[in-house]
Amino acid sequence: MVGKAEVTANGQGRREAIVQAALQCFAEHGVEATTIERIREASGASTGSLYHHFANKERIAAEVYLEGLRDFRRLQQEYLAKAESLEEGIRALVHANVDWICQQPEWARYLFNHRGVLETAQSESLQAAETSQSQKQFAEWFLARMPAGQRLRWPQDAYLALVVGPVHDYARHWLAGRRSTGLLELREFFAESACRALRLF
Amino acid sequence: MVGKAEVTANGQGRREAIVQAALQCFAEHGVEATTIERIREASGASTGSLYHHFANKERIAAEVYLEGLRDFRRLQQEYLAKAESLEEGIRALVHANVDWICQQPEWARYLFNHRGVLETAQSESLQAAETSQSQKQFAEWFLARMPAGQRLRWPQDAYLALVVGPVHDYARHWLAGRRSTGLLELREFFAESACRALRLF
Amino acid sequence: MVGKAEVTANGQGRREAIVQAALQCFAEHGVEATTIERIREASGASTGSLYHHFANKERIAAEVYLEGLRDFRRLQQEYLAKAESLEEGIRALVHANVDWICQQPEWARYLFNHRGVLETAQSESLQAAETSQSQKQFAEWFLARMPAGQRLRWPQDAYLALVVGPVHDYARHWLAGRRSTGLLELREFFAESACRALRLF
Amino acid sequence: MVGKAEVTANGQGRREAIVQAALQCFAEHGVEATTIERIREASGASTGSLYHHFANKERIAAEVYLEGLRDFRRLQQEYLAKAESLEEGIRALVHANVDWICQQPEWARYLFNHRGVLETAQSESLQAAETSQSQKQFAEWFLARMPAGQRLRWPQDAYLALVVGPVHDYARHWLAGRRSTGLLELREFFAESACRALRLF
DNA sequence: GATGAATGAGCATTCATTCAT
DNA sequence: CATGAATGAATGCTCATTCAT
Repeated sequence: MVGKAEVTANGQGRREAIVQAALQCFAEHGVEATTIERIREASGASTGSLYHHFANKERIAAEVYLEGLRDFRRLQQEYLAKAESLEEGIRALVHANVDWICQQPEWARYLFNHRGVLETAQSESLQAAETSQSQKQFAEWFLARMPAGQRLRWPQDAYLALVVGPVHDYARHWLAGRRSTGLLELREFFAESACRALRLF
Repeated sequence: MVGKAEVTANGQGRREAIVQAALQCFAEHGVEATTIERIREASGASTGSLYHHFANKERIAAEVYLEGLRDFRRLQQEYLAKAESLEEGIRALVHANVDWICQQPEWARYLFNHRGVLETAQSESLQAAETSQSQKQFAEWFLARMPAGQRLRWPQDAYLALVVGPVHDYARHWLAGRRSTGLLELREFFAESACRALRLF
Repeated sequence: MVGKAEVTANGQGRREAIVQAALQCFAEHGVEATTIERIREASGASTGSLYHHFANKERIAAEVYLEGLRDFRRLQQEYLAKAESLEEGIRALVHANVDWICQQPEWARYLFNHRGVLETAQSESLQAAETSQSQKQFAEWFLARMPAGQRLRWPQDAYLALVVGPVHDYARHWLAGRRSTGLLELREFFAESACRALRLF
Repeated sequence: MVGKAEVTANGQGRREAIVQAALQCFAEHGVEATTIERIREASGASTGSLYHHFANKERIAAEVYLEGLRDFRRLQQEYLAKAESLEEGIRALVHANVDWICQQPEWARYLFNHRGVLETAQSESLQAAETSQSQKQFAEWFLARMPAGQRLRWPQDAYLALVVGPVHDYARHWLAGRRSTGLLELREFFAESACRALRLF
């Protein structure tokens, strides 16, 4: 005589618990160094249950990666929604990156260092749809705000690198413990530098 | 009846052959996916010989990493030596990165994705001495040219991220096949953007 | 609001569907290589349903085996019924084997290569009753037609080997793709050779 | 300071010990039911050593199979060498089969029930060369003794089935414990029956 | 310095079977 | 009767490393 809520929790909870446990393990030790046994232990699931829900380790890694991507995108979308001018958009982009990385440092480390899991797993369908969404999200916003008739001289991706490149570069080092100044303290520095690089003033 | 020269040549040749073979393997498949067996096969050495020259796999990976770092540093040093103004220095830095990455794409991919091998191996002594040399190299050059008495508002590393961040960010994507425009075509774009970001004009 | 007829039909249909699906799988890939999952998929039943109808995999394999045996026996019985002389009986036996094997090649391959399933499963009761029926069927027919008072010098099974041995031996190779001449073309050859071996003329 | 003999014994002995141990295991429990662990234990080798000498379990099974085939062929060859007339050849063939099966019953059971291991393993080269040698061996002998100018009406393989089919058929049942009369007692019965089937007198 | 057979802990994955609903 | 999530022991295989010669 168990209530429906608990049933649901057991059912969906299993899968979610696995993703969360794997997330912790991957972020901390990397994908290759994380054994199924550790995920099993951390998630409370049995080996069989793990493989009942996911085809193999790679697919777990991919799922975790995509979940992280979605999480970041949510924040970026939220920030972009508030921006109106081009400059505000650039700032929003930098802020979204800085803030998310500082909020989810382990997550961020995983995303930075394990992009390969998407190519390895055959999650190509999801991949195509999901992966580049972060960029597209911004690209659309950006283009919609471009002075009419003006064409970009260089590929969009090049401008994108100008905006997020410094943040990501610094963040990688910082997350690895190779920078003493916190990323958050450089929030405005990177935002303004990005605007300058894009010649927005 | 072998002359000493040849013995030495064999000895050093063996070691070098191992490094080169490992380089190829690591660059192509990654460190974890590369087995000692593959290095053995590619280098022509025997298992025993491998372990005679290197303590373990990690040390091989570290050695290869450092070798790459030195190679890059040579080019950067060369470029910096020709620069005189601050702006020329920034440009030299961007150019050195772009050019080396384009000349040694597999090498570059290895350095980008396997920094961990330095921390893992106990090559801390070498590490401290070698790793940050690239940055220090530039930092010294940079500071020597700063207007006297002027202090940096932000950490040097933050400025460094402004200069190389966009290049590295774009290069990572490009090396992974996710960018169609070649890095080389964006050489001047990144150089000028870097100057702008640093407010050099 | 389902009528009893339909319920029964579903029930028996389910069981039959499982047997048929298992038959296909076993014939194609062998018993050990066939997973319950594959049978489940091929039969449309759920795992639980499978185990509701059969105690375990072995029992499914045994059931399928016996079903094949019965099928063959039907044909043999039919052929024997038409034979009157001893020679016609021998010919009927050879013809029944050749024809059934050619009609049900996968079935035949399964029966040839998986006799073990009968011993493994605890279907000993069925086994004793069913297994040797083919031989007994013929033995009875045979003895009933022997000249009165004459005793066989050798065990019945030895004579049986003379009759079906060549057919089975050739059939095994042919079913495995190691013989180019079809078994059917050798129908009369084997029938006459059997008579000759038995010294029937 | 170990003598060379022991060194050799250790070296070649390992591989041979593995084959012998596997032979026992496979003959007794079948290939699929035999675990690597059991072979390891029985051979005294370590897991790694097993895989150092053989690519995988299948290759061990194939090697064991071929070894058995060679053993049988040796006996058959020996018997054939003594035969002069056609009839003596047929008898030699039957005798060789009966005798070898009785001498090596477990071996024989393995060969009867695991031909598949040759197709599964990629020992195609060996396979082509080795497998059909037994038949070819006899075929050559046989054809060399045929009355000049006489052609066979049926494929050679069909005649072969006449000779060895009954023996093999009976042997399979006997080896499985389903026949009480020993195969050896039927030695002459099968030999004479074969001659009769071939119309040799 | 070189060789390569030997080691064995460790890992991802499979699969028959159970059982709560 | 049906369902399918859960179980977990068992297995084949990998691979960095050692060491006797």
